[in-house]
Amino acid sequence: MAHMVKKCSECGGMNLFLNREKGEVICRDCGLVIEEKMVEFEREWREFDGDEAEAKRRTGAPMTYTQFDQGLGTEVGQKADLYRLGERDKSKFFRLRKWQYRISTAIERNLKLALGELKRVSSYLKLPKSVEEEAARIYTLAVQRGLVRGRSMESVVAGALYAACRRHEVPRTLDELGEASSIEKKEIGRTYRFVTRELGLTILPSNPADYIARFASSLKLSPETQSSAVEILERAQKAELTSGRGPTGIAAASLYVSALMHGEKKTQREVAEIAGVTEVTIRNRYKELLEELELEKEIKKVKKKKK
DNA sequence: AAGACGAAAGTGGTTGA
DNA sequence: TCAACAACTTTCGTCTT
Repeated sequence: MAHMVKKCSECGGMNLFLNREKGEVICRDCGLVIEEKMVEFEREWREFDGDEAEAKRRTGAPMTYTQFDQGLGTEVGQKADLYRLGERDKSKFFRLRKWQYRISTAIERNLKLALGELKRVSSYLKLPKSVEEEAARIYTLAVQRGLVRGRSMESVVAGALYAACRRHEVPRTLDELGEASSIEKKEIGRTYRFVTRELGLTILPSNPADYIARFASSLKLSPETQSSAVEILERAQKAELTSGRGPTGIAAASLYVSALMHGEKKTQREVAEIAGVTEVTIRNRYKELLEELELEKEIKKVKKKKK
């Protein structure tokens, strides 16, 4: 479990109780539900084949984060517990229950709305279901931690989606998210960083190669051009031209060069447009590629052929 | 006339004192 | 918390095709 509450935030008691079946953490001292609807995201076993997976998976019945309530509800305590409490504790008990109720309905209302938005954006971008699920999961966690406060719901949704894309290695650019969600790219970047930091999500730096296929098809480049772009990119990585640089710029430049070499010339402008970088960035990367990888000859060859 | 090129100033984020 | 810094953008003038 990524994060574990050790102290009850209400009474400071240490006597916390994890109810696995319901997926909630309860303070035994005051009855406050600290974290509800927890799900153990990481499986403890790897799956080797279908049968085995079925047997070992602990998330049996279909339970999905894209529905606002995963079929798990929580109430503070039960009536049966009441007779054990004194007058003083009783009022505290009711107060807490009321609180819990307010919080959880607010969260649920928020989730219902947000997941609708999430689905809309996700389908606009044609994202795979797995990414959508991941994003919903991230969003749910963010709401429970109160990370949405002070931010628009849409921007957090967009940030969650962006993070989910990165984690699943199907990166979209911030521009694309921005277009799909009507949130400014800067803002998405901001909430993305904030949310991932607060939730302690580890995100690998995205690999330029992940962008190439998508850019290439948008530009209607041949498969050969595309695969040679990947080759160029690999060589660039060996030459350490890629570290610290924006992955989209590198992907764009590789494609641009590759297109030149295959006589499918695209203008810098076109490539820049698709990749969401400027022509200047492409030029800079392009220049570095030529210098370090000695591609001049190959390009000249193509030029001669044309004549 | 459009595309490629590059210089210069500006932006937003990271890092390290 | 602030300043230095790197990557990238914007803008604009010049050269090439």
